[in-house]
Amino acid sequence: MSKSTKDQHAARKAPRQERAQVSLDSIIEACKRILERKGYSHLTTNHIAEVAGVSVGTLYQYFPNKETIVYALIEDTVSKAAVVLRAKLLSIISEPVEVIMPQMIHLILKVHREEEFVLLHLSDQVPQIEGLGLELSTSNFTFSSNTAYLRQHRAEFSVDELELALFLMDNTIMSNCKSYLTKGFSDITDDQFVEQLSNMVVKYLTK
Amino acid sequence: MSKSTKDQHAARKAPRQERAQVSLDSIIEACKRILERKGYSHLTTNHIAEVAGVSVGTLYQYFPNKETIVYALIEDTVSKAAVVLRAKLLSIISEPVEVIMPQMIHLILKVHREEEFVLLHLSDQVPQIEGLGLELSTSNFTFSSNTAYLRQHRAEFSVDELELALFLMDNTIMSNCKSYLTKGFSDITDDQFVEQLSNMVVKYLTK
Amino acid sequence: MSKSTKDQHAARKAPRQERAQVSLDSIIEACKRILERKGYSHLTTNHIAEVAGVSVGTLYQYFPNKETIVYALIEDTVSKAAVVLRAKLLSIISEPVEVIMPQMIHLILKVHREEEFVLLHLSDQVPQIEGLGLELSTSNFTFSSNTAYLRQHRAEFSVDELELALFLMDNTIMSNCKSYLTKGFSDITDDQFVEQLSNMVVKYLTK
Amino acid sequence: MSKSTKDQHAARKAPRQERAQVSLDSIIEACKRILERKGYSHLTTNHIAEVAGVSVGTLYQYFPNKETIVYALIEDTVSKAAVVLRAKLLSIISEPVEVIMPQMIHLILKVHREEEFVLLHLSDQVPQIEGLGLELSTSNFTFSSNTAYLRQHRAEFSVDELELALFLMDNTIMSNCKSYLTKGFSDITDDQFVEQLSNMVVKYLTK
DNA sequence: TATGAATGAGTTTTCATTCAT
DNA sequence: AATGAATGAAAACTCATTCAT
Repeated sequence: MSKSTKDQHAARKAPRQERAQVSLDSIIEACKRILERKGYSHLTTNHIAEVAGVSVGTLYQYFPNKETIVYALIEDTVSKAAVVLRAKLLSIISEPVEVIMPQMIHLILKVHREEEFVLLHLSDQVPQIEGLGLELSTSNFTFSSNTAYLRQHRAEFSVDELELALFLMDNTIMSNCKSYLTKGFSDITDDQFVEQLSNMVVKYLTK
Repeated sequence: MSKSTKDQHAARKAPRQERAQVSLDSIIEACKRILERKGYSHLTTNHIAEVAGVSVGTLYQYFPNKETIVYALIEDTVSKAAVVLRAKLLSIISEPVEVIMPQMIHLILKVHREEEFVLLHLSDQVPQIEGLGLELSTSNFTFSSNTAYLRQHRAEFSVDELELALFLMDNTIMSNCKSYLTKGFSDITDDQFVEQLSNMVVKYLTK
Repeated sequence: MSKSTKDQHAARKAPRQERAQVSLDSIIEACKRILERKGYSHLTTNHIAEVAGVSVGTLYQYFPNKETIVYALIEDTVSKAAVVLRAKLLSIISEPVEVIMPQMIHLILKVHREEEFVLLHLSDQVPQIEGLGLELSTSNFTFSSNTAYLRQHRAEFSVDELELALFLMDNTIMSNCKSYLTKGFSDITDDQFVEQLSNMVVKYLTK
Repeated sequence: MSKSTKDQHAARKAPRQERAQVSLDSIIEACKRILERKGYSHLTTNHIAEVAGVSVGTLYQYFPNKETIVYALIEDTVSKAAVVLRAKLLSIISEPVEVIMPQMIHLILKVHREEEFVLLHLSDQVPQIEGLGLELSTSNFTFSSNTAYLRQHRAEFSVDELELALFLMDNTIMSNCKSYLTKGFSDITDDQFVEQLSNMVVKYLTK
């Protein structure tokens, strides 16, 4: 799974034997489990190793330090989510914006709910590792990063500063989705939320 | 031992004497300085005390634990910013939304730039203290929290779900401002940004 | 005791309260005990602290790392020995070289025997700390470093290259004393050894 | 576990095949390279294996533990040096002492310079392996160990205690050569140094 | 024979917090 | 109120060595 992910951040050592891959996966999995149950402040390398069923030494064979493990977890999760979102976008890309938007937002909610912990709550627990930007979560989902999308819909857009407009769109969608899920409204349905958010963005872009 | 000190947040002891206030201020100031220069991971109580020019003992006279100091710093900064924003809002509250909005967004940018570190970067460094949400930063600025605003402009709003609409508005404004400042666009002016963001929100609210 | 020693090597924190001095001394003492009984490879900071009857934290309050403690031990011991040797040299400095030499060598042997462990065996156990010259042991004893000695006896010396001659003298005396003590001859008496060594050096110097 | 592996020193397994000899050599060579560049404290078996281009497993096929590798390095170097010195001594053994001495000292300097790191600096880095004296370096060069030398020159020597005299001679020559090279005088030539040292020893021996 | 993944005891070091003075 | 020495649990990380393949 984690073979083809970017390895800029993490000097994750590539495993050559299969049991190595098993170790590596179980470490990331253990990391996630502990994070969910105890929180970042209780995450220790010894504990991860223990839960993963490997020795600390093994852990350090694959990850130079604790942060790297958390990063790997985030990276893996975000990458998978991004794949799902991109696939969806491609499949409906010829539709008009007002059709695309609600569907994508619905999917964004779904995807975030499935990995609620990593995608919604983890970033609050992990202090940004110094000197290493964590632009993962948001930027990987974005519409704007998907140039195909741009090419197809430019005609519909009324705004001038395309770059800025797309920035606002991405940001607005992602941050509102996250806040909505985090806040946990009880008296508002997903449909209502999606309609309104979609509404706001589409109105902005198209007229 | 350090695990059993929860829910004492904000248990800042009220200083009775003048020199006490001086100590208190210098502690918060020292905390901020260290955070800016070295980052959260280098923030130690001993170091804070040293920079503040007091002894650790004194520090613990005023703050029950390290987190409380950071909280005090955030609280102070956020409160001051909120005061500025509320004052401005009140002063132009009778104007139409499309007049209010750009002015407020400009001010939000200004206020964030003045306390860039605390308002923009600190939250990335401080792992959310367990069990206590840090909803300070955003929620205190919001329009929606300002009921006066609501009362005056309800008529202009076309949307139905007022609660939801206001949530979206707040969130959209704040998160886009923060991202804009953090991202540091070089080819986009404040005016352009403010116009677009304002545009998006006003359009959404008013028709 | 350790107040006035050079503190170039060691960021030994100066103790302000008296109990601090007690802690400091007991740490160095504990270090010596462990070194004598178990050897350098069994010297751990936790063990030192335990034997010293203080906490590790206290130990690290005074010494930035393990090496520094060993250095402090060596420094203290060498300094004391140097004081004894210099005093003796001064007291007999007007005697001719062939009188001075045997007496000094005898004293060098005595002094080394009294602190046999630190002065003879410790340097073999402590890997030279990288980047920090440990010129202590030898250079502090030297005749040549004692300029008073030079001034008084220059006339007696037949050699030309005074600097070189004194280097050879120092080195020859110290290294032979150490080897003699380390090797532990059983069939040779101190007097024999001292006579021969003294002989060699005096002959060389005086023609 | 790592404590119970004593007294296996020099248990270097004899290589039977040619590629085995290659591995063995490359291990020792790698050990030397790391020692020179990083120092003893950075010498790890895993690193040696890596630099040598073999696996740790292979390394442990030839050497029972880390120390043994360092020993092998020293032994090899010292042996080779000793061969050179003995050959020279034999070739000039019928000359009078005052002819032999300067030539031998010159050669000792040369030989040490050629393997400066191992012969001069390594002993400072490697903490004496417990329980096994490292008398290699010095003792193997010595004149006195060369009984042929003794037999031929006994007549010239004026000193009584021959054993002691030879001990002093050896020690004086070796330790002064090492100090001279280590100290790195800038204003003294080899010739001056050799003349003086030779002078001292010859005078002593011959009356 | 060679490989390299796995081990885990053992070290150093940090730092929030306490408390005697 | 202030001081600062002392505490010690707790964490990260290392590395010689083993052993299944």
